[in-house]
Amino acid sequence: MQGAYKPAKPGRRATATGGAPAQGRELRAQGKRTLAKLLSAGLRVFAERGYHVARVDDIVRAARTSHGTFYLYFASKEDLLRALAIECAAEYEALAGDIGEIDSSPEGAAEAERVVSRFFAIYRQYGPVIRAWMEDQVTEREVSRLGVEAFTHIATTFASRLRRVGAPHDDATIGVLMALLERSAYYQVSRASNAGDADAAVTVARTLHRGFFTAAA
Amino acid sequence: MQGAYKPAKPGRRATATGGAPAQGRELRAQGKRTLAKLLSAGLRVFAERGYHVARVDDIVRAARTSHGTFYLYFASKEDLLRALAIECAAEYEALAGDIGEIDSSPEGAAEAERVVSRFFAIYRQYGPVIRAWMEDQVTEREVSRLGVEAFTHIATTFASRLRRVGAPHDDATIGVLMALLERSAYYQVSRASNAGDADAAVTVARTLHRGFFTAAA
Amino acid sequence: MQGAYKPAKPGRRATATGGAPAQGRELRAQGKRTLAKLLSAGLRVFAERGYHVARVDDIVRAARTSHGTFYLYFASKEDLLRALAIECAAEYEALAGDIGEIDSSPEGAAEAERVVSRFFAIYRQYGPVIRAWMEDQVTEREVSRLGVEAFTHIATTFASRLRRVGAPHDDATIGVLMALLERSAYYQVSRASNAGDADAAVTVARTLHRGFFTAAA
Amino acid sequence: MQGAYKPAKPGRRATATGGAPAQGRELRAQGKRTLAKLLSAGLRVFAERGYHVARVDDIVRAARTSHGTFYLYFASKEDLLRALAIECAAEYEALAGDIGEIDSSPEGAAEAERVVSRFFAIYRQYGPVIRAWMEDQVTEREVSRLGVEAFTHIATTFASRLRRVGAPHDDATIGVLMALLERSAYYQVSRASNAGDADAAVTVARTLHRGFFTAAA
DNA sequence: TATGAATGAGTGTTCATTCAT
DNA sequence: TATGAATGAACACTCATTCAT
Repeated sequence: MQGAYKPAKPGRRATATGGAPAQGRELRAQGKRTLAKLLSAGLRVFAERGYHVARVDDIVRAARTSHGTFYLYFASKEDLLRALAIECAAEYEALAGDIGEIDSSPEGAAEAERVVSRFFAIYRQYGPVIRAWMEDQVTEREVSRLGVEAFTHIATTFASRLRRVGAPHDDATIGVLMALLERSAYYQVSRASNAGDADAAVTVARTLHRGFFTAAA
Repeated sequence: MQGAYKPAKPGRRATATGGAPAQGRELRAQGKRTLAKLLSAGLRVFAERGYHVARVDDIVRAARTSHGTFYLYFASKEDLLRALAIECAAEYEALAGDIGEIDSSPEGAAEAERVVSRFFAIYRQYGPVIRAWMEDQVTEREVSRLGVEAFTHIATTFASRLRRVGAPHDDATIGVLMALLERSAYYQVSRASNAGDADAAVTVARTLHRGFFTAAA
Repeated sequence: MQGAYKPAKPGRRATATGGAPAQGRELRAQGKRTLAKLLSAGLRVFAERGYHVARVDDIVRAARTSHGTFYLYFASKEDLLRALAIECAAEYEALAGDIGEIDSSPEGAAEAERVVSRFFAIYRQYGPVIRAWMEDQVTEREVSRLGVEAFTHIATTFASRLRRVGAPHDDATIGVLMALLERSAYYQVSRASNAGDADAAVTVARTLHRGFFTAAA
Repeated sequence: MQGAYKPAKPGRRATATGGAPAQGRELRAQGKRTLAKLLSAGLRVFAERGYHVARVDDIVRAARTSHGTFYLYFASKEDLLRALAIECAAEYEALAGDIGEIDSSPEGAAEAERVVSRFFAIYRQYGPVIRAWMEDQVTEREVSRLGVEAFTHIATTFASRLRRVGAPHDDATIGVLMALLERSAYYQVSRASNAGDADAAVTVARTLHRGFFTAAA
C-alpha cells in the first residue's frame, strides 16, 4: 500500500493494528541513538535526492539500520519529514530569539553577518524540508504553521532592529529583506558547493546591512 | 507559445526500446489539437498536485484521452515537463524582450506594474514547472539552463533600465530585485487565491519602483 | 501500506490517486474474460488456502496474469472477496427462488435431494467466502447482509413448503433445518473429498425429508 | 484447565534456531502467573479480532508484558493457539464426561439446559480457537484431532442418553443434533451480545429436548 | 525472568510504460 | 491516430521472531 498510507497523528498509532512511532514513548539510551541516526540520515538523504525521490530504503541504509526499525520510530516517511520540520522550525526560532543589536556600525555589520551565516547554515541543512513544507507536502497544517511562525519571528525581529536604527521598517521593506534572505539561501544551497557558504553569507550580509540599515544615512 | 516546443532528440528516449513521441512527425489538425490538450492538461494537473504527485492517469483524464495517446506525444512524464519548461522559458524570454522603458515617472511605474503583473501571471501558470526545474528534477541540463537564461535575460534588462535612470545596478542590487520578484510571485501563487493577483502585483510593483528606480532621487 | 488499506466503496476510486476497479466501467470482451479469470482464480485460491493466507500473488499466478492487472479489476484483496460474496449470495438467492414443491411423496424427496445437492455445490465453491463473511472479514455491512438475506430466503421457502405439507414450521424447527443444512455442507466441504458430494447430499436430503417432511405422517 | 497444557515436543519449534518456550522447565510462581496472563490474553485477543488478524503485539499488550517474554513461553503464535486448543478440547471432554441423565421428564429438560448452556459458554470463550482448528490452521494434526475427539465424545454421550429413552439415535439423528448445537452456539457467539447467552441456551435446549428426547412420545 | 530494541523477509498496492486492436 | 488492457518493477509498510541487556 504505498500511496494509500495516511500520516499518523502524533501520539496515536499509525494504523488500527500496527506501528508505534517511538516519539511518544520513553526512549532509553540506545533508542535515542537510533532515533538520532534516523533523523540525521533522513536529513542527509532528503538533501541529496529530494523528499519525493528519497526512498525509505535509502534512509535506513544511510542510518545503517533496517526498515523495521524505521517504522519503530516513525509512522511513515512523512512522519519523518514532520519531525525534521519541527526541528528546523526550532532552529529558526532559536535564531530569531538570538538576533543581537544591528546598527549601522561595524559591530552591527558583524552581527548581520553572523545572523545571515547562521540562516544559511540552517537552510543548507534543512533546505529540502523547508521546500517540502512550503509545497504543502506536510499534510499536517499545524506543522507547516510552525515554519511560517519561525520566519515571521525572524522578520519581526529585523523590523525592531530597523526601527531602533531609524530605518524604514514597513511591511513591504521587511518583505523585501526576507525575500533577499530566503532566495539567497536558496540559491546558495541549490546551486553552489558547500565551500562558498561563508563568502556568500558575507556578500549577502553586506548587501543587507548597507541596503537596509545604513541607507538612511 | 506552444509551437515553440521541439521534439526530443533521439537517444533521449525514456527507455531504449519504447516511446515514439509524435512530435517528430508532421502533425495534422487532429494531432495538434491532441498535443495542445495534453500540454494544457499537464499544466493544470502539475499546478494542482505538483509534478511528483501528479499521475499520468490524472493528466490523460484531464485531457480526456488515453494512456496510449499520451505516449504517442510524449516519451515520458518528464518529457511533458520538458516541453512545458521550454514553453515557460519562452514566455519569460518574451517578457524579457518586451520590457519597455522604466524611469521614475508615473509612466515608468505603470510599465513596472505591467511587467510584474505579467511575471506573476506566467509564474501562476508555470509555477510547478519552474520549481521542478529549479530542483533539478529535469534531468536534461540543457532545459534547466533555458530557465536560468530567461531569468538572467530579465535581470540584465532590469539592470539596463536602472542604468539609464542612474540608479545602482550592480550585481547585488539586481540580485535583490530578482529575489523580490521571484519570492513575491512564489508567495502569491502558493499562498493566496487567484483573486489577489492583480493587487499583489500592484503592491510589489510599487515597492520595486520606489525602492530601486526612485531611491536615488 | 498494506494493512492500512481500506476497501473501496463500489463505484468509487480506491484511493484519492489510484486504482480504478473495473467493475464500474464498461468492459469489452477481453476485459470480461480477464475479470472472469480473476474471479474464478480467487475462488480457487481462497478455497485452497483460506482468505487470510491467500496471497494476491497466488491469485494472479492462478489467473495467469499480473499484479497490475489484478488492481485494474479490484481495489484490493478484500474487494475481490466482496465481489465473490455478491456472486455467492446471488447463487443462493437463485436457489431459494427455484425450490419446487416438497411433499412427503417420492417426488418431494427427489426435489429435496436436488436442493440439498445444489446447496452443497454452492457451498463447495464459495465455502471460504461464506466463512469470511460470517467472520466479519467483509468490512462492508451491506455485503454481509446479502448473505444473511439469501439464507433467510431459503429458510422462509422451506417454511412455506413445510406449511403446505402440514408439518411443523415454527422458527425453532426452521432453525434446526438450516443448521443441519449448513453444518452438513460445512463438514462435507471441509472434511471430505469432492467425490463424496453426491452421496453426502443424498444422505442429508433423506434425513431432512424424513425428519421434517414426513415426521407428521 | 490451564494446567492441562503440556509443552510442545522438541523439534516442533517454529524455526530451527530460535524459541525456547519455558514450558518444558519447571515454572516458579511468577512464571506460572505470566503463562496464565498470556493464555488468557491470547483467548481474549483471538476472540476480539480472530486468530489471523490478532497480532502478537496485541496479545503482549493485553497481557501487559513484552514480546521477549511471549517467546519465553511460546515458540510461536501458533504454539499459543495450540495451547488454547488443548485447553478447549479438555473443557469439552470434561463436559462430555459430565453429562447426566436426560430423559423426557422436566429433570431431563433441566439437564439438557445445563449442558447446552455450558456448551455455549465454552464456545463463547474458545470460539476462534475452535474455528481455527476446524479450518486446518493448526498445523499439528494431533491437536485438531483432540477437538474432533472431544466433539465425538459429546455426540456418543448424547447417543447413549437417547438410547436409554428409546428415542432414535442413529448417526444421522446425532449428526443433526450436533449440527443444531454447534450452529446455535456459533450464531449466538458471532451475532448476538453476551447478554442473551442464557436465553438462547434455554431456547435451544428446549428445542433439543422436545425434538429429540420427547418426539417419540 | 523480563524487556525494549532490532530485524528483514514478505505483503498489498501503485504507476510509468508498452502492447494489441 | 486512438484506446483499453496489460505489465512488473518498485515501493511503503507490517509483524513474527530474535537479540542484547
